[in-house]
Amino acid sequence: MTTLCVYDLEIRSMELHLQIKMNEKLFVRNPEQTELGRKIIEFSIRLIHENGFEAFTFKKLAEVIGSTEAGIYRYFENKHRILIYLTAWYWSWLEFRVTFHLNNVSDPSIKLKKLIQLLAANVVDDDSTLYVDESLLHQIVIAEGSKAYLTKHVSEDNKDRLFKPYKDLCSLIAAIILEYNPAYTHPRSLATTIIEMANLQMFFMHHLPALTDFGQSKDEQLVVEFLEDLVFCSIRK
Amino acid sequence: MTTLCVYDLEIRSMELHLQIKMNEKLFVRNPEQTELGRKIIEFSIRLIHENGFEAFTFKKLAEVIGSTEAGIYRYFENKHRILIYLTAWYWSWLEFRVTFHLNNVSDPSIKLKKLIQLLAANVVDDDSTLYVDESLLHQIVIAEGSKAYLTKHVSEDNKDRLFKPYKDLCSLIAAIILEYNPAYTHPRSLATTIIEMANLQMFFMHHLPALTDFGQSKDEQLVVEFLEDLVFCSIRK
DNA sequence: TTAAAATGATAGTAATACTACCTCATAAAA
DNA sequence: TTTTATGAGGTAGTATTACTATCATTTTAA
Repeated sequence: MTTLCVYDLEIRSMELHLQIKMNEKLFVRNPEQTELGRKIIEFSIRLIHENGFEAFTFKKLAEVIGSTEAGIYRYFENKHRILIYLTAWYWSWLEFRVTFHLNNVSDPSIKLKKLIQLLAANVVDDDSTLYVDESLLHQIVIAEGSKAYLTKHVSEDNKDRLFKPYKDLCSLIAAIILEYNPAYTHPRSLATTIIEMANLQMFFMHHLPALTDFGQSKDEQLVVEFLEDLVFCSIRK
Repeated sequence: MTTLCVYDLEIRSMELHLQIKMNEKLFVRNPEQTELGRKIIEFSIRLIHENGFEAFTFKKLAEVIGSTEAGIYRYFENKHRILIYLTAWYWSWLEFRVTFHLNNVSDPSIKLKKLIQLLAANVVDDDSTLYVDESLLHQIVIAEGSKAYLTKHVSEDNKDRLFKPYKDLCSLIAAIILEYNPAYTHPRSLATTIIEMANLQMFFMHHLPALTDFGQSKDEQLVVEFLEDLVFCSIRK
C-alpha cells in the first residue's frame, strides 16, 4: 500500500511545525508553497465556516484576500475541490493525532476510548499549523464534510485517491477494532459509523436536538458516551 | 403532539391511492393539486436522480416538463425546497410503510428486524402513488438526503417544522427500542444511527467500497445484517 | 543575456438564480 | 350581460456565479 499522505514534523527555532503532504490531484498548484495559496486555505476555512459552503464563492474569497477569481482558479479547479482538499487535510491531521495519542498504548480498549474521544470531542486550534484553524475546520467537516463525497463524480474522485485520508483513518480504526476482537465481522462499517456518527450526532445536538438524546445539555461528552456504548457492545467477545 | 403529515388511503375504481399530506410551508403552491405541480414532482425526481442535485436547475426542469422557470417558482421557492419536500415526502411514506408492516406485530424484536429491513433494503416502486417513483426517490434520499438539513438555515427550517417527518420516524423507532429495552439510554441517537447508516453504508457499498465490509458482493442484505448486529448488541438487556 | 515559465490582473462569456410584469381564462358580482 | 377579481401560466429581464482567454509582469533557468 503506497502512502500519498505523510507528515513532516519540523523543528524550527523551538517551534513544532506540522506539514501534511497532500495528494497532488487535489489542487492545480500546491497552495502550501506560496503566500497566496496559504491565504486561500486560511480564508476559505473562515468563509465556509461563516456562511456555509453553498454561499462560498471564489469572488468573495478573492475579495477578502485581496486577489482575484482567476488567481484562485490557478490553485483550485473549483470550490468543490477546495472542500475535498480541506476535508482530506482534516482527516490526515486527525489520523496523525490519533497515531500520536495512541503511541505506546497497548490495550486496544483504551485505544478505542481515546480514539472516540479524539473523534467526538471539540477541537482546539493547536497552533502547530500556521494558516489552518483546526477548530473551525472541525466545524466545517461536521456540517459540510459529507458533501465532499455525496456527488455524481464520487467514483472518478475516488480513482484519483482524493478520499485516501478518510480511508486510511477508517483502516486504522478497523485495525484497532480487530485487535480488540479478531472475530468481529464488520470492522470497516463500524469504523465509518463511529466517524460519521461522531460528526452527525454533534450536528444534531446543536441544530436538530429532537433527533438525539442530549438536546438540553449540549455536552459533547454525551456523544462520546453514546459512541463508547455502541462500539463496545458491538465488538464485545 | 399535533400531526402535520397524515395519510389518506383512497379506494377509487379498485385501486389504492396513497396521499401524503405535506406541511404547507414546504411549498408556495401545493404541487399535488395541479397537473403542472405533479409534473414538477415527477420530473424533479427523475432529473435529480439522473444528474445529481448540484446539476439540477429549474431551467432544465422547465424544459423537460414543457413549462418555464417562473412557472416552477410559483410552486417552490428554490431548488433546495424541492429537495426538502422530496425527502420529507419519503420519510412520511416510509413511516406509513413501517406502521403498516408492523401492524399486528407485538414482539419488539421482530418489529426492529422488520424495520431495519424496510430501511436498508432496496425499494420497489409501489404504484400506489402515480407521479412518485419511490425507487428513484430512495436513491435520491441516499445520495442527497443529508443536504436537506446540512445548511446554515437548518434552524429556521426546523422552526417551520420542515423536518417533522424525519423526526416522527425517529420517534417511532425510538419508541420500539424502548419497548424492547425500557432501560436503554440513547434511543433517539440509536434511531438516527440506524436511519443514517442504512443510507450511508448503502452509498459506500456502491461508491466507496473500501469504507465498508461488503464491497465485493454489493448485497444490501449485508447492510441489514450489520445494522441488526449493531442494534441488538446495543439494546440487549 | 535571453527565452521560457510562472504569477497575477483584466475583461470577458455562459449559465444560474431569481424577479417584475404581462396575458389569458374562468368565475363570481353587479 | 358586463365588470371585476383571481389565479393560472408565460415573457423578458437583472444580478450573481462559474469559468476562460488574454495580457502584462516577474522569476527562473540555460
